[in-house]
Amino acid sequence: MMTAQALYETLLAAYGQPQWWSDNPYTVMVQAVLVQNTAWSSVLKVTAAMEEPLTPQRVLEMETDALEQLIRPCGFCKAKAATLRRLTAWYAQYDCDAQSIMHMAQARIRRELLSLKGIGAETADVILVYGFHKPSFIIDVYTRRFLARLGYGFADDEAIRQFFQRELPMEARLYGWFHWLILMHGIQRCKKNPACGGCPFYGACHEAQK
DNA sequence: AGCCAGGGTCTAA
DNA sequence: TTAGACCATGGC
Repeated sequence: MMTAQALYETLLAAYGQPQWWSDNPYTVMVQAVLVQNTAWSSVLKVTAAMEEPLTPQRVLEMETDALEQLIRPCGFCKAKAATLRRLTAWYAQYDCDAQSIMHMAQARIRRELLSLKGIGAETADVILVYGFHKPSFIIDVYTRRFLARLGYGFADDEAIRQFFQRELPMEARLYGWFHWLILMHGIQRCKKNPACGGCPFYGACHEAQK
């Protein structure tokens, strides 16, 4: 089994410098909700097509029906509109000031995010890492498939979290980059080619998905 | 036509 | 505690 560092180095060498989700914390929050079980292209369709970017104030003051229609192409629009409202109300509790939230303990921020209906572990960790620069490793379906193909037999997400957080420096930047690289790998190489021919892990990548 | 896309909640066993 | 149903839409 490769170490977490070795996995990262291999991905980095193959795919190059990873991107950051967004430097705007609220953009991260909104897009993290919209992308739930939804194609990224649909998220762009909604967020990139707006004349004015979605602000906390707009989300809180807009009519429910208008908000639902706005995000409609992303699917689950009623549920996601309500989740966006709850998440934004939470953000407004801290005056929509990311800096003040970043001063809070990581465990507290995560607990508060998870208490919001519609925000699960993955979405909370995306917001923690990319929005507030807190090292909470993001585990999504790509991460699970990635490790499973390489033969790691983790029992659950908690075991995966332990693996990464024990071996890696606790740096949000690194966690965000790692997540991005796993995503690139999953999308570009292993989607239509489960055998991973030509992928940076060669024959180590085995087993069908899931 | 059917399956999947950077999930989460609720219920039944 | 875990598996399955359900939620909505768009692209291929």
